[in-house]
Amino acid sequence: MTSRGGGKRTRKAPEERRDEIVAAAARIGLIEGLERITLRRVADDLGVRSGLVGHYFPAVEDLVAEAFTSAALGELDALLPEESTDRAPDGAVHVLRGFLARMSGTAFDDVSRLWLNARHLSRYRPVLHERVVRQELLWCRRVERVIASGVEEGVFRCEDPWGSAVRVMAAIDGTNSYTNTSAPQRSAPLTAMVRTFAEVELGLARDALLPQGVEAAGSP
Amino acid sequence: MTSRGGGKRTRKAPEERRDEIVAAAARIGLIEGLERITLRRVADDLGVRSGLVGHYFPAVEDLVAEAFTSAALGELDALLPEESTDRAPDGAVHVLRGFLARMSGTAFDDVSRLWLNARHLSRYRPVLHERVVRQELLWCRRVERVIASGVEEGVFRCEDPWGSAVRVMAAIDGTNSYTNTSAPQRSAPLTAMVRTFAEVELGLARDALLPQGVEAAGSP
DNA sequence: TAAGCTATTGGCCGCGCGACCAATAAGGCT
DNA sequence: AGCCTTATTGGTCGCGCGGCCAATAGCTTA
Repeated sequence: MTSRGGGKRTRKAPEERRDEIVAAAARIGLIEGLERITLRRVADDLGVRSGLVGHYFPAVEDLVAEAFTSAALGELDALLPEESTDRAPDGAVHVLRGFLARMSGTAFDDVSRLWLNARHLSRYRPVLHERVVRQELLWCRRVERVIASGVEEGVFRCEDPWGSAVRVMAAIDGTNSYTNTSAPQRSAPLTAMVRTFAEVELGLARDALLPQGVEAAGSP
Repeated sequence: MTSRGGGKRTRKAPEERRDEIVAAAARIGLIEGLERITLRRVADDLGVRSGLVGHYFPAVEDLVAEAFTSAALGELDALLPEESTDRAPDGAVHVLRGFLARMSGTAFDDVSRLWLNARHLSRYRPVLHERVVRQELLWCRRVERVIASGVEEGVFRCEDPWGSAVRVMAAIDGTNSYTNTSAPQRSAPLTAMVRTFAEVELGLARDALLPQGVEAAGSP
């Protein structure tokens, strides 16, 4: 990336440099795994010396925690933007349908891997642990808002939006448990599981959450 | 454990020593995590020099993989013994009920952590990866047999025992995703999730899988 | 009892890691 | 213009790791 052959130094404002470091670390964590975030690795990506990264993050665990938060937040905004959760013009069904479709596709495998990674690493890293719990609740809360707005619209039948949000996320996390260890025997039974579960949980008609407008297609 | 102050050597038959090493590694992996399995750590537990462990496992990854397999197999036998899956005397409902109860309790948190650990580590370790997939399918197959025998008994209504087994395991893995990052807000909505899901999946009456004989208690 | 096989030791190597620190130079200030 | 703050360098330290190997000593066999 940033070619640094000679000795020319680039001096940046502390805040800008800090953001740069977090962004690089987040990218590494998301793509290669959180344990690949090391002072030297991040420094290499930025074309600086490792001591500089250590200067901004005296304890590497803090960098890892911050990187995870940044990555998770970014991905949440890509999967379920906050603007879409309140009084969505297309309706809550549309929003939820999109979320499930995006989450199930292989395009967001990196996200599933990140969560698996973070939840395991939380076992050893207290700082990360705290951030992971916070993000888990944030994701649930955003789903909860979609559900709640669907209830207001009258399209969802659900007594406890928070409980439903938690359970739908658990179903998602369950199927995503296998991103690193996929087996062909398991894919078929799981393809529709989350969607079906969500439909039951929210009192929707069968296939109501099928992507696009395919609902009426294959069931004559 | 094995006190080794002086220089006395204990020479054992290769196979016995090998088993000893795997058992020690499995214990470490289950309790402290798979990444804590190192030549030195295992050697210390056995009161032996690290070179010896390296002699039996020239590549550490093979030891980790074997340790995981041993631990996972042992836990499966504790949670759902193979003998209980075929023509169970107490019936499939009883067997499944027991499995779900054991799996949900905090007594088997180590097992949940182990799975989380193994699934994440599979990302980097090919040998482990292969073992993890194999174990996942083994666990599913054992659950499938319980379901199939329940169908034979006529107590389960289920078109695809394998598919149901896979989905029930996914629901279990979903709720177990949070063993390292538990949050009080999430516990209540999740307590009955797996059980309820399994009841729907197998066409059982509501609360049919409640532990013990509490089924008829709170619903007059 | 003596010999031979081999399980076991003890020690070494290079690696990447986090962490520390004095020296240096970039860029805003007067 | 020169100064002065501080972002950045470049290097060092100790650690635990996996891997390797010659020497040693325990058990079995002849």
